[in-house]
Amino acid sequence: MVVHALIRREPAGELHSTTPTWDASTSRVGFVVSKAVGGAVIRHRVTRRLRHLMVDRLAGLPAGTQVVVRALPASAAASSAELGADLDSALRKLLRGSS
RNA sequence: CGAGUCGGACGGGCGACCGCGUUGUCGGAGCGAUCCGAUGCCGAGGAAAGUCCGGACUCCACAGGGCAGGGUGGUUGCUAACGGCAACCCGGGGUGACCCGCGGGACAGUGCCACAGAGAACAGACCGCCCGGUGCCUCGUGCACCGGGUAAGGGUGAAACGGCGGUGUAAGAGACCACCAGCGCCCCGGGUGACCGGGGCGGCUAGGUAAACCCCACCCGGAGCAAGACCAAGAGGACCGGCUGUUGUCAUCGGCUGGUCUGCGCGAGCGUUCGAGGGCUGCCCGCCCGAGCUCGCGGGUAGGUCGCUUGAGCCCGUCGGCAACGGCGGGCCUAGAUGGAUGGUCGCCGACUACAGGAUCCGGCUUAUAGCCGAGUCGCUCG
RNA sequence: GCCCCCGUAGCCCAAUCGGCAGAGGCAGGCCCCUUAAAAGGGUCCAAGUGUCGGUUCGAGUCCGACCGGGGGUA
Repeated sequence: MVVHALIRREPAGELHSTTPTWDASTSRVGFVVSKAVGGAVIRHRVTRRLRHLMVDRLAGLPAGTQVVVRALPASAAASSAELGADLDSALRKLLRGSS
């Protein structure tokens, strides 16, 4: 999988000229699971697993972080434990690079 | 035991914990919309799929005349409707259970039938066969040429104008005869009907293609829930009609009321009685409206509520019907999301988990599908 | 979700009314031209028409069902 994160470092007003329409202190996560992963049943299963896995990891992120998780075709065959391990390593790498 | 056919109102079950969506109740916060917490009910399919048909629903349209366009195609029924379903008929396949069929019309008309072949659609003499004439010679009733007869045979083709036997003949031919196949008409019997069974007569033979145009019968307005309605952004503006006040009347202006249309800026083109464009959801005539219409570029908004799930609904019983289905009685409430809810862990049974996820809702069709269950059929073997 | 459109050589694309099964261009191989290359000329190769079934004597074309791709729509 590929994980992008926009980690808030400055006050929201200086991030961009666009003022966010959501509460800047809450984190947001989006998932991208394309048709290349599989049919509707497989894509939904991958998204559900990722969603529940991310809920447990939100506490470890800085407030206001925006995350996009893109699932690659191999994630269709992966178990929840494998997806969780991938997520952990990707997030660890991102947090280390930002600090 | 093996092979094959059809059907299934089969498509993992039970339990525990954490988490998610709708919603009821209770408690709390807030003027309120609403939010937070606790707890309870419910929470994807037989195909939810493909989007191939048919409806419900919503908006638009709905003086008249004419012409198109699309669909269906045995019969009788069922149904809200259908291209669906049931039963039956006909044709074809299979030893059989059973399966398959776009299954009306080719004397209403038109078109097409390549190549091959002598000839391909009121058929046709290439080789043959037969008769006559002429010529030649090795005189055989031989050969060549000319004229005619002939559709039995050869060969070509997807298809060559019925099959077989006989009479007949110079050779032949439905020319004639018997039987058979096929066509048309009539009569009798059965069936609601498609059609079936039997008998008689006739002329003696008619090619295929309508998933080619077409003819016949029946059906069909257009778009689609991203339909559409309301609120907000944004607030009005334009037009039409009715009533009414001032006035003698009209015009003008004001008030009330009903309806229709419309988001902004810039540029270009066409047009304003020599009429653009629009409406009568295909086109023409005809009628009506008529001063704007079309295109390109740029930026803006893409929030909320409803539609949204009680429905031609499901289950049980009973009655009618061969059946599809329908009537009556009783019972039940069974997802409603809007970036879009089902995941994780564990125990037992079963066994290694098929195809696969709602998006307005139903009735079908088609396609995908591990495994399981049931009912017929055929063959072999044993008792 | 709903509504449309399209599939022919490696690529782009023709094929009239259904008729010998398929034109052309680019690319590729070989030859000629040139000292050599490019350009040019000649020649060859490459499809069985997305798949399956049906109608027909005969299907790229007509009909049906699937498969794949593209577009539009608040």
